[in-house]
Amino acid sequence: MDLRQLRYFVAVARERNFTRAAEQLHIAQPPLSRQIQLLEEELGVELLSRSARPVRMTEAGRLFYEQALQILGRVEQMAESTRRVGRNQNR
Amino acid sequence: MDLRQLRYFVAVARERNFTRAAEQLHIAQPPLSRQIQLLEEELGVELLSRSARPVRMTEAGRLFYEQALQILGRVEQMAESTRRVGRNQNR
DNA sequence: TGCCGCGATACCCTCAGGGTATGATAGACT
DNA sequence: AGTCTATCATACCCTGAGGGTATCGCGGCA
Repeated sequence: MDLRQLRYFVAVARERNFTRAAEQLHIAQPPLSRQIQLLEEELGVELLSRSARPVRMTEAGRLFYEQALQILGRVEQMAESTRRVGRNQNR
Repeated sequence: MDLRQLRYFVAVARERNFTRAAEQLHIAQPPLSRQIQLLEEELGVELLSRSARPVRMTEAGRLFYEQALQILGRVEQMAESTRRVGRNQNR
């Protein structure tokens, strides 16, 4: 599992559509599908139900989505605050 | 920035020694050095001071270390709880 | 039931990440 | 100060993960 997979999943979950999510992520649809599959395999859990359209999140998917959002936010904050402290100490 | 870089940095920060950290991570020392360099470049901040041995964390490095630990913990929790929910709904 | 939109699959190619060899240097010991 | 050793950086190579294109299979609607 890596941050890229979290970002990919968040995009698909928001759009409920692999094709549009792929466009927003500036990658093609097949590699996006593959990354989501790998993520689900690693977790051993189905996060999205494709047997209905538009694609629907499972219960596990909804939980994962919320946590992924928070983690991605934390990562952003960490990067920003580190850059801030760095600029100060580098003077 | 990705989770691997966070894990790598945490290992070096703990050991204060690239060589030992690399062993624990089961990779060679040069690629570890490179990942830390890339991380520092992306942040535009020096996280470790190599001009002294044992290697010393900068102020930015200490801040980054604390946040990285928390994020890695969150990621673990997310994976676990998702697997738990998944097992229930998969019955 | 025929068509269309969309996700999965098959297959290829590139380069990021890891490996080995070696150089540069901090710091300890005499 | 000179020397030795542990350690980090640099140079260079190679492989597989991740991304691309082409195409298949199918769900859902007219």
